[in-house]
Amino acid sequence: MRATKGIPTQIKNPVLVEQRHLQIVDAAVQLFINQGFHKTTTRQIARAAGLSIGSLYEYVASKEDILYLVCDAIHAEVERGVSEAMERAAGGRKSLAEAIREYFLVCNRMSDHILLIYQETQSLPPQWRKKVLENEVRITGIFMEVLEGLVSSGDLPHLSDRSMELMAHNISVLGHMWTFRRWFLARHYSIEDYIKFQTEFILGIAK
Amino acid sequence: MRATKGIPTQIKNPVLVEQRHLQIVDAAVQLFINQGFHKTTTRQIARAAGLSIGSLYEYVASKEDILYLVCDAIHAEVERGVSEAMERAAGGRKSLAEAIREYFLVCNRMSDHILLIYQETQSLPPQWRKKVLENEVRITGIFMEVLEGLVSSGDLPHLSDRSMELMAHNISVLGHMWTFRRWFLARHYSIEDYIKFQTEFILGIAK
DNA sequence: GGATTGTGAGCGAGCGCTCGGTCAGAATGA
DNA sequence: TCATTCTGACCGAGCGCTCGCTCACAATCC
Repeated sequence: MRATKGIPTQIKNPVLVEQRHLQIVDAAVQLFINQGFHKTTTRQIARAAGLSIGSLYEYVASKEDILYLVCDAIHAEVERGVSEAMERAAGGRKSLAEAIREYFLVCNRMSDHILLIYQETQSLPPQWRKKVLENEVRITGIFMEVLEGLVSSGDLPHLSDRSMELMAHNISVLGHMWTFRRWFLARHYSIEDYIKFQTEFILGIAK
Repeated sequence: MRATKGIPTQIKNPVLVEQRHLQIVDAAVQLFINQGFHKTTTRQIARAAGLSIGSLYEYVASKEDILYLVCDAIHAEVERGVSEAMERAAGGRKSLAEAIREYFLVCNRMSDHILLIYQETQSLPPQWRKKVLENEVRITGIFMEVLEGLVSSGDLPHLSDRSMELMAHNISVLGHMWTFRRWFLARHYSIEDYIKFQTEFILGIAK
């Protein structure tokens, strides 16, 4: 019984496992977004991934495993997007606004995926829910680093560690807000409007 | 086929319907919070409500109906809590901080319930999801009114309608954030800490 | 005694998951 | 090189079971 990313598997060839996991995740993400986790059947996932139901269970021990793979892949993509954006926006006076902008654009692009995590994390078995929440903390941590950098370079007035931490969480969540209030916000604001207003709001305390 | 709150019913006596609906909601809320909507069975709900499974379906046409009753009851209680708090905090210079404080305390008290709405609204049939989202807008509207009052009385600098609207949403969501990031935040902040920091944050732009 | 409300055994669609089996191709042997 | 053996990815019918919902009947009320 092998295991990649902690998922137990019957298959011996690890590169095959990785490839199949990719197929499974790609198929499952779309189904979960459209129908939700509970209303999606393992047979649907298998079919969409181009596998038989039997083969599916060679690569995965339970339906929850698939949800974990999906959540993990989403977080990995968000983190990649955010990290890249932070590098691009690094340094300088206006860089917090720039960082917020890039992050919010990631949220806009991955709206459905982020929403999925909000809705289905609870369906994960405890040990994997824990891992998913750790991912969330790590992504928030990126904003912490940006804020620390700006404070220590004098581009931002001094803030206590705790209010900086909370500010990092606020930025995270205000990005998510665009995803889970999209049904309202998108009727009144473009993403550019939203970025503009929220940047003013966030920079209020830091001006 | 009668209907209370849009829920079709077999029972003719409307006060009985109301009473039974109350029993059902009280039972279901706890079960949904502890196990989630999908993992809770109608039989569990019936038993916890002190009804037979047959009777349950005299008062409700589907399991989704129960979820709707639950969501609606939660929103009603939140709205009641918020409205009362707003009255208590009405008028005066410091009243926005006071309003935020009271609202965040409501969120703290109803943490599990608010989280439930975030997680399970998607499981509602479209026409009821719509109603639940309208409730959310209405509650946010209360903050709009508070902000408008403060601006027009000169207690707050002038803000455009749109940034005032977004600010109302931000206050709503930052309250919710305490519920859905509680697993992290509560390890680092008391609710009073949280209120203090977030009030500073929100008032930043308005100072 | 008719109308209303309550009951719970029963139904059957549908679910996650298993497991005996197939077969292409790699490994082995002479 | 060809025959034999072994490997392991792949398959899908079907098992065991759950769960939302129904309905024929009983109890209760006025």
